[in-house]
Amino acid sequence: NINNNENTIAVEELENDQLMPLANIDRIMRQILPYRTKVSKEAKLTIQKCVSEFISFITSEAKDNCTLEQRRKINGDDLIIAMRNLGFIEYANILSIYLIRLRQDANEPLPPPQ
Amino acid sequence: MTTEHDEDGGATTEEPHHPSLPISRIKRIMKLDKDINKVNSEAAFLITCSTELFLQFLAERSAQVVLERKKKTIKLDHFRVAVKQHQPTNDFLLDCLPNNSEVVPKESRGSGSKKDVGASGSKKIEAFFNKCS
Amino acid sequence: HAAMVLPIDVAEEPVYVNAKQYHGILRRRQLRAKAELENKVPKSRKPYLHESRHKHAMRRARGCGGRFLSAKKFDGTAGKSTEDAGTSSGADVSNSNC
DNA sequence: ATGGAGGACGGTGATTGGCTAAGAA
DNA sequence: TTCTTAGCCAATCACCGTCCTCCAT
Repeated sequence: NINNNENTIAVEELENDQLMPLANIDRIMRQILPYRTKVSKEAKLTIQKCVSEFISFITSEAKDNCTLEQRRKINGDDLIIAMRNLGFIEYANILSIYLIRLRQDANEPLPPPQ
Repeated sequence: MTTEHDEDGGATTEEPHHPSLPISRIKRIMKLDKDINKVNSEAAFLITCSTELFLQFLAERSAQVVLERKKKTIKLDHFRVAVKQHQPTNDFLLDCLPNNSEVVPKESRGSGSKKDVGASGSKKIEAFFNKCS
Repeated sequence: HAAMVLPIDVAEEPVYVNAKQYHGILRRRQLRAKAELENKVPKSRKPYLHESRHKHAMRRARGCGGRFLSAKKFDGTAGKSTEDAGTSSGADVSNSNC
């Protein structure tokens, strides 16, 4: 084999950074799942990888629209457009709401007390 | 049809809440792609939100499947079935969800299953690629 | 709305995918293939992520059901010999005392 | 000018395994 | 029925968020 141990260890350390924490995934899913519905370990690990693939897939598509408009910085609109283009219309609609609210709040930094 | 994905009947998702997933790690995953240069804070936030929505969706559909099967534990196969039922999700996860177990000791051969219908708009790919992870 | 066929997917049969995602899927495959060449793809999962956390978990106090126990509740280093009967976390697994 | 990358820092929740009920088989 | 396994618990510490400076846009 060409690879030595050092490279292998480096890869294993990287693996942590390429995945979302299992506990977070678990919590989010359990808020949706019916009471006393369990999730197998194998399913959890697979879902964890699918989440990373989702992020990479969407981001890659968002970059397209970004390049199309001659920009180097990915913004919220790029993501929403990417969602639409990939067939995730529901996500796009919800994100649009979020983005609007986000920009509203940006103009109104201090609502708070007194 | 393809995109059904309900949110529940009422109004939930409206106000940007504090994400349950770490934004910094999502940003790091985004930047694994060397073509990605800069990412807006808006974009980071929105991707985090959509990832949560994605997870909720997977949970919801997996719950349906496991209910139909009259089981209480979501196994990998249930998850696979759940994904299969939503085309956009199923397509981009093709390489992450190999049809079944990787090694089949059985020498089953060619005459097999054809069940996936050509949907009303699909593209064909031919090559030989590695799967996820 | 056109049907697109991916290159032979994981087995042998061509697979049809949403035309909208066609290019994205191929690009991701390229990216993953490149990552594999650069040996950036993790192949096996460690039993645990961090040695320090593993050690921490191993040295922690456990109840008789194997659950982690509140550290000070079960402090064995005290001079008082008789342990308080009312460690009143009512939920023990099935047996009240171990 | 704006606002994101990079770095340093402090606070904190994700990580973690033994036992056994729950449930897959 | 038998056998596999996912949830349960909470303390440490790796990492996340927040601040800052610097520089590309």
